[in-house]
Amino acid sequence: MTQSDPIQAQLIAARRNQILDAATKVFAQKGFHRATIKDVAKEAGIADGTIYNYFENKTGLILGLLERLNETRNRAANLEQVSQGDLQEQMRTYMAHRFETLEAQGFDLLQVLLSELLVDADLRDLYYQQIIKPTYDLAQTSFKQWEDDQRIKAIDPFLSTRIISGAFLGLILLRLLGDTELQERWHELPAAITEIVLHGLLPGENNEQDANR
Amino acid sequence: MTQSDPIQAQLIAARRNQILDAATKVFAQKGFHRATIKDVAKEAGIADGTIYNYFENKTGLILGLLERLNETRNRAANLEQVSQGDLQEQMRTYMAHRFETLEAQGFDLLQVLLSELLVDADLRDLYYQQIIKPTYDLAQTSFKQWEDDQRIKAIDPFLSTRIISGAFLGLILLRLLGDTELQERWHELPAAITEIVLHGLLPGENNEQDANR
Amino acid sequence: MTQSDPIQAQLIAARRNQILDAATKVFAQKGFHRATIKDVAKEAGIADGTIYNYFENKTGLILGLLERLNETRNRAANLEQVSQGDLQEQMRTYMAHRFETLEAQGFDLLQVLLSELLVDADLRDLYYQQIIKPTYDLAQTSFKQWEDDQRIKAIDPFLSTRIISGAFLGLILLRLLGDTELQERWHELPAAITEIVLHGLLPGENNEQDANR
Amino acid sequence: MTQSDPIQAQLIAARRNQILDAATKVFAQKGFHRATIKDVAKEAGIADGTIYNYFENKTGLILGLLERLNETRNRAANLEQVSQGDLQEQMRTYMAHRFETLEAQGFDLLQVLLSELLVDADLRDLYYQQIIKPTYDLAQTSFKQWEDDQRIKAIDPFLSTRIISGAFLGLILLRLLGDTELQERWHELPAAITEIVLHGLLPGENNEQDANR
DNA sequence: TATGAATGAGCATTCATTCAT
DNA sequence: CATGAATGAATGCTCATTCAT
Repeated sequence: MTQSDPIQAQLIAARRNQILDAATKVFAQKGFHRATIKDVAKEAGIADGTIYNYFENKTGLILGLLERLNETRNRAANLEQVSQGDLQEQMRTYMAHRFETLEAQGFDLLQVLLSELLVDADLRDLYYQQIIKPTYDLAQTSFKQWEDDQRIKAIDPFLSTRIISGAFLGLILLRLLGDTELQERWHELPAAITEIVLHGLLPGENNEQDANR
Repeated sequence: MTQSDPIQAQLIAARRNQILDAATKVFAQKGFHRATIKDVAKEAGIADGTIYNYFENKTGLILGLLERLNETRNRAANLEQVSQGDLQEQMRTYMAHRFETLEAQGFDLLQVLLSELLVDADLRDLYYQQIIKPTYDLAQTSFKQWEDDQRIKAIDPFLSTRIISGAFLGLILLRLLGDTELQERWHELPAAITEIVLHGLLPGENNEQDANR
Repeated sequence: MTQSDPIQAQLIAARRNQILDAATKVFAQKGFHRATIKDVAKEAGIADGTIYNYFENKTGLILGLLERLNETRNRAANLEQVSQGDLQEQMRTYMAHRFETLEAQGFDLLQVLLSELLVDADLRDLYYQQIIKPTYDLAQTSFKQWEDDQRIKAIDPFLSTRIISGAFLGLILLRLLGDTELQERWHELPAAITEIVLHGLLPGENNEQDANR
Repeated sequence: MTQSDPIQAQLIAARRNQILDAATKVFAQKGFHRATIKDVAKEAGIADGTIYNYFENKTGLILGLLERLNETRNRAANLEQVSQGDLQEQMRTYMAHRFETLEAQGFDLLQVLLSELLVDADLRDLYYQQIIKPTYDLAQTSFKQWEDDQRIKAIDPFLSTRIISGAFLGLILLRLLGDTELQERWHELPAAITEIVLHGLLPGENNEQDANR
């Protein structure tokens, strides 16, 4: 009936974001289950019922958060440029970038989503298909390429991908679980991970100096 | 009222375990929040009210589960013998053992606990102090020792510990999040992790063949 | 504010009818309580709020439907001509006509209205005064006339009226309650009712053949 | 766990009846939809939640009421004895008895149930199958018997049954709809119905005087 | 101690109604 | 007048917890 689809769409998107922002904040403080719709509405400065004009139900808020995460990630992925320099430099940059992206998302959000993902199988599948799988596939492709170029050893790319992204994910989890010391040295991680992953812990020739050469 | 301490204590412990077993099963199936006390009681074959004779409240069940996990871990740690062989062999054995211990606990339980930990700050602190921190400290001590013995390079033991246990934790999380392929190749992980962590991905002398020798 | 009475009035009446048509359809499908204003508005192709320009509130829609029913009935009553023929013929024709009128109204609508009437005392009184009472009075007058003319026996006209219109109403109710067989033989009812009411079930001289003579 | 099934069953039945009594009262006053569970609980002198220990949900209360109606009816049917005397006497007694049974149930209850039946198709089917249909079948059998015995004319038993029970039902509906005069003369109905149904309205030999003799 | 019926606070969700545009 | 987003009161239902037996 009313004209101006695009303006309408913008208003709707704005309202959705307003609600999701509030949800992020409230869920992070209280956890998804303990937080009430009233809490979220109050935080957003709107009425309870309004939320239901923009989201199917409470779970819809989680879906909305996942969507936003997905969009942000995709946008980030598009911007991601092949970094210059040698492999170690590339990897370090890549890791640093990934960590930054996450930092921008807010660890609170991750905490909430992760907690729900662990509990809700449907959500888990959705997240796995939409976010984890694509990330893997990309990483795995890079690994194969490096392997083909003989820049890295011929180790199983599947397992390597899992192990490295696992380390990544695990460090985040450790931080979420309250490792404050880790938090303080967060910025040192990209270099440290890269160092270990590329050269290993054993003493010998594959040391950093060599690699940088 | 309570005479006969030892027998009483055993009965109480037995009942607590009976309830916790039921809780483990039910929480694993439905998740902590969706599971009701009635569910747990039914599974344990007792009345709802009886649970409250052994646990403060529903959260008490989680605490009880964490406690048991802690005990199991401690017992496992005590049994853990310094494995024979070279460093790689030792590490591989250690990893395999840790994975086995986890496997025995049941991933379902882990899923539930993790989900609650992420949401409940008090629980998180408790878990961090009781389980994560001690594990770190132990691992970090080993690292320092190896470093002193010059069996590994002098990389920051703090970060190394975090990265490796992070990888460990992260891989579990990936599996919990639904990576079925990873699940199928689960037994290959100890060797793969050890290989990467010790020798790195770069081609060179520290290669697997040497290490296996 | 409101100039141009006649045109305005027509527009208003048209819109009211448009809304009531939609309400009839929606209420018939979902029942009054399950149907929402949004449903009615959507069916009418207008906005929710618009309905409130033409009706006080949701109950106002029921009142509006009753009003229309009333008007239709009055119009029908005015058109109702004293049918020719003997008493049985007259009665049969009258009954058939009444059934037809109802049929035209739609049984669904009746179902909805009846359900609300049973629940809402105010509505009930209104309906009783506006529709049921007048119908009675009319019928009762006819009965008295027939009685005076000695065309029927001198039985209490009050009770006779109630019993016969009760039979009428009851048959409708039976149909509304799901008697599909009755529905299939619906057209046979006027004759059957008339036969029983005039001649009775006992075997004897007052049989149909005689009466038709 | 606890012994004494029969006592348990009695307690449960008592509590159910207590709740249904309260529901009858409250629903009759406010109507099913306007009445809240809280209302019913308050009337029954129990907590809201307790209702849900005995009934699935709010609709379950209606089902419970129907069940009780059904049981009462069955019990009444079993007690129903073939009355002595001529056909008119029998019919009059039967009608009077049916009216009494209804009166005992309380018209309020009927009002509530009828209203819901009209709106809820599932409930309607249930009621039709459980109560209306059996009643019909019984009545229709009697009709056929009388017909075979040539005590009544050979009119279609199907339609006759519907018309007479329709009259019955319709009179109740008229009363429910607020016909207070009818209410006052309620006790005269059995005789009046019987008179009309057996002898008809036409003057002639099958007249009341004969029948009453 | 064990029981499980009773409790009632708590919450997601609906939807009639309003009102700024 | 028409719109439809916003409102928020209202309510069915859940379930952790209590306590009389």
